[in-house]
Amino acid sequence: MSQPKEITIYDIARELNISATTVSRGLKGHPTINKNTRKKIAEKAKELGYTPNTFAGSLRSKRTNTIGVIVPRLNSYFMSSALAGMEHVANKNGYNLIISQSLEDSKKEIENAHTMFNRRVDGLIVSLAFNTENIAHLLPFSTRNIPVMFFDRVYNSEQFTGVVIDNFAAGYDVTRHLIKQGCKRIVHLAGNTLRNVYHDRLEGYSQALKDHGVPFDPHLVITSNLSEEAGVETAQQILQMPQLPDGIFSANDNCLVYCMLELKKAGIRIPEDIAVAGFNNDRVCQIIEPNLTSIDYPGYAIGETTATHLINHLLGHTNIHNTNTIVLRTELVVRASSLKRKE
Amino acid sequence: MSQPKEITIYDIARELNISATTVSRGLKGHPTINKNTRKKIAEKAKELGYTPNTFAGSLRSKRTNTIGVIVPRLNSYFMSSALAGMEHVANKNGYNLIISQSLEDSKKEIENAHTMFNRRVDGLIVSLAFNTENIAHLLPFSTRNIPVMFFDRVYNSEQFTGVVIDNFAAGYDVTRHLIKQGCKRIVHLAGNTLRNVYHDRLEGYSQALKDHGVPFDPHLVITSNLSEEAGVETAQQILQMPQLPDGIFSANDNCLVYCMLELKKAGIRIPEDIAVAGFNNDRVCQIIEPNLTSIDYPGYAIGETTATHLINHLLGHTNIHNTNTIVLRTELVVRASSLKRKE
DNA sequence: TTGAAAGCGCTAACAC
DNA sequence: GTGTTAGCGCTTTCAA
Repeated sequence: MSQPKEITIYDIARELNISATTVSRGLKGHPTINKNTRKKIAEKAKELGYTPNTFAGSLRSKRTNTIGVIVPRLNSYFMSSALAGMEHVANKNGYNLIISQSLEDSKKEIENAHTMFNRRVDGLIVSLAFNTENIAHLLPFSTRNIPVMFFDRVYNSEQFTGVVIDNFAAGYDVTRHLIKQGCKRIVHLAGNTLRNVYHDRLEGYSQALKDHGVPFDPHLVITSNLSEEAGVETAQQILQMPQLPDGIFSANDNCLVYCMLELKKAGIRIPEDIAVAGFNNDRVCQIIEPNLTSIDYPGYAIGETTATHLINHLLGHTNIHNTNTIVLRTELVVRASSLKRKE
Repeated sequence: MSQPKEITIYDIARELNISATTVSRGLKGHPTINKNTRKKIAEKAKELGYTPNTFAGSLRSKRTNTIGVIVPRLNSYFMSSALAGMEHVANKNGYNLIISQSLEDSKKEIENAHTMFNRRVDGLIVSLAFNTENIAHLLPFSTRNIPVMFFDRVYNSEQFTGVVIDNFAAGYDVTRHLIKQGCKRIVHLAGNTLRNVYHDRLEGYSQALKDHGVPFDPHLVITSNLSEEAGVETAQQILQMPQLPDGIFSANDNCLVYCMLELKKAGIRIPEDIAVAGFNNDRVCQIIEPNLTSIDYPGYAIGETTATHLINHLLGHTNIHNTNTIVLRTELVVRASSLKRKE
């Protein structure tokens, strides 16, 4: 069980009769070190099986090459794509990701933020939990000049940069599309409006109704956590409405898909009876029948963009504090689920 | 831009006129420290805004409370579920996860393993890339007594523990089920048989055929990377067979779903013309029509189990080296896609 | 182009 | 219960 002693730069230094400083520099490819010396160091390091100890370096240099990521959950299509994008960029630049999930719980998010702080991450990427009301837990990072970036679920704040899509415009587009298909009573499946994404989608929905002379009926806005179960329940709720709606715009695909299945079971025809459209362009959109109209929400790209900006800031290439928000392009992908009229 | 100086235990010690050691112990809740002193330390720490520096401690104590995870990709339903399970267990026990993806490339997997080693993770969890042929890159971990665990895509080795399902049995069950439905020509969509999971599923398929007097026809085994594109291509390949098969057993759902869509487009009726069954019990199984028969493969549970065992070992509660393999239960979930006969 | 010295913040070992 | 001492492995001055 006893650990074989760790090989350090001192071991290399001793064997080569040079100083540890030189070894350190040699291994780092410092330009002032003689080529020959550098080669000898590299060889000896290999011979002795030397492996650098990241910690020791971090302790001294105060850089950890680590980026903390806090997300609500990591097992959704959108989120795992975003993380994949971040990991790709990070890895390419010599950074590692410490990933933790808040499980949609603000308390856990706060704890996780502390952990990240204690681990002295070089930067932090956050997508907020459903119920996070303020960002006091992120202020210590600002104080220490550790950059924090939001993505997707951002907090409206001057001091942090966020990567988002234009949720208002997207919500508007979907709703307008449904109206153009002849829908007059459009249900909106909304999420917690504390979060920008759901708030803005709802606003876009309302505005589109208004602009097209369709009255806004608060009974048609069904708020939930947008889970699969919520999808089923929502369907039951819809089926019990005195007058059935003729359209549904859901703030995510996942919930809508389960809602659709339930509606179909009840004999509702989609899109003839109810035209539906979702949000995210999840993979299921192309699998469910009828194929689902949705807003393409590029998770991987959002992850890449967020990580790229953060790392560029860390490397001093750009300054993130000049940027308040980065808005990525989205697209309404029209499929059969919403096509009442041939276009 | 200048960093405010870091508050250390020395600052607390000085203000309280006690030693740094006492502060360290106090903060850790060491039992030998006077309750009163402990309280004073906690208060002062809070007052000064002290935050422990994980590194410094790690450097000394040689424990990092970090677990490295290397997976092929992190954006699949199975994988993100597994990671979610691991993160949950880890977080609960005060560990953090450093996650990286090999992108199915052995070279990158090796690099990632080095990084994890340099970061001095306390333990490592790996699911192998498609083309990894040996595990030389993991041996340094053994040498240093850093536990390594595999999950899903394991390596057959005496020295490492793996968490898997019985892929042979599962493959056997699916195939038998198709045979019982009257299938005589069953295509198998196989993955790279270098990986245990695909190898064993194929073996199970073969054995089931043999046991039930159905001849094994190598032309019916189509090997690919099981991607979505491969699904489409496979469908085309099937459609061009001189004699159509009457069953398909795919080594994953994802590929099969795209294959199904393509077959349906060509007018093939499922299950009447071809009965199909997949593997993983992805969420799409309940969404595609007809609903897909599959093997329930509990990603979250596998993640939890793997992390739990690793952490129990790290905490000295159990010794992982006594366990070679942990096999989780799976279940054949029969749905409409394979039901030629009413059962 | 190289080296000596100091110290990052913490904890283990031992002493009292 | 508490303190002293030393040192984890590295990098950063500063000096040569």
